[in-house]
Amino acid sequence: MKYIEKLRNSGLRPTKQRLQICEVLFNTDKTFHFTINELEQKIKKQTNNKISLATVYNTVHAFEKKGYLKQIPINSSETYFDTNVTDHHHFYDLKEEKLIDLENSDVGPINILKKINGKKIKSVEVLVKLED
Amino acid sequence: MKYIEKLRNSGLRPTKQRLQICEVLFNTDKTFHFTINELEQKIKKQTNNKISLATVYNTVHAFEKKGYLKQIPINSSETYFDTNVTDHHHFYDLKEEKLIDLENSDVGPINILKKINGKKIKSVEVLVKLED
DNA sequence: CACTTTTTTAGAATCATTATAAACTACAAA
DNA sequence: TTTGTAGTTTATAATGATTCTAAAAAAGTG
Repeated sequence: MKYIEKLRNSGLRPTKQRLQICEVLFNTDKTFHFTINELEQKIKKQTNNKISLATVYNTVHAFEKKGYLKQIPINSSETYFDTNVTDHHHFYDLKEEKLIDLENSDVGPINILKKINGKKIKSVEVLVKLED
Repeated sequence: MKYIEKLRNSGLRPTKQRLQICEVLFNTDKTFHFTINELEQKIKKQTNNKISLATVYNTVHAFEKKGYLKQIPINSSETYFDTNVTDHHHFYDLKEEKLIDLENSDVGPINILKKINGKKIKSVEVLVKLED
């Protein structure tokens, strides 16, 4: 299994559940956005195997901490995650309540002129809201 | 009262509660960020008068719909609102969990090159996460 | 195998937010 | 003014995402 090493190297034991979640999240060329509940459904469908909701939460948070997933900053009742962890941005279609990737190359360079004393910039994320 | 007209013009009846909330939100030169619970505290302190939590929620949502308040897109357990409704952006200090305004003029012009069929851009919001 | 540590799990607890439905209020028309 | 009604406020209940708990299971180590 190709994810065993990845997990071990992060100090996470390669359990059956984590490996299955890795398959669902990372064994695809396309990256995608998801909520915890969408992920749970996807796991059920793809693996014919129910993983406890608490484990899905635990695993997603563990993966986020290790940098394998990112939270998308957006106001929604559920938290959205992204398997695309490269620097990039998002459109949010307000009507469809859907996220669309917006590559860095599709946004002109962003230059933050203001500096905050003693703080470093960790990330710059752009959210473009869309209406009809 | 200076807020009576403002409310009437928006089709909102100028009730005692709404006028008091207007005072707390808008009767100051400085704009600010708040959560519903912070606002409830502020109301209690400034007016010696308890307004029902449900009313605070209702009013904030009504004001947001009318464009007098904006939600700040950020992942947090509570929703943050902003009395600054001009186009601008935010720093988010991850350690202090604090928002700082970032004026449009402190960010170079942002040019969104990708277009989405049949959709218009409603807003472009930048969130700059800060670490030590 | 024996032992320790980590992980999983179902279910309970928490907490922000929304819904409910009864009492109240603004406002306009008579 | 009085009356009618649509809009508001309120306490409280309901909802729903997320986190906590503590016991059982699995992984890693010697």
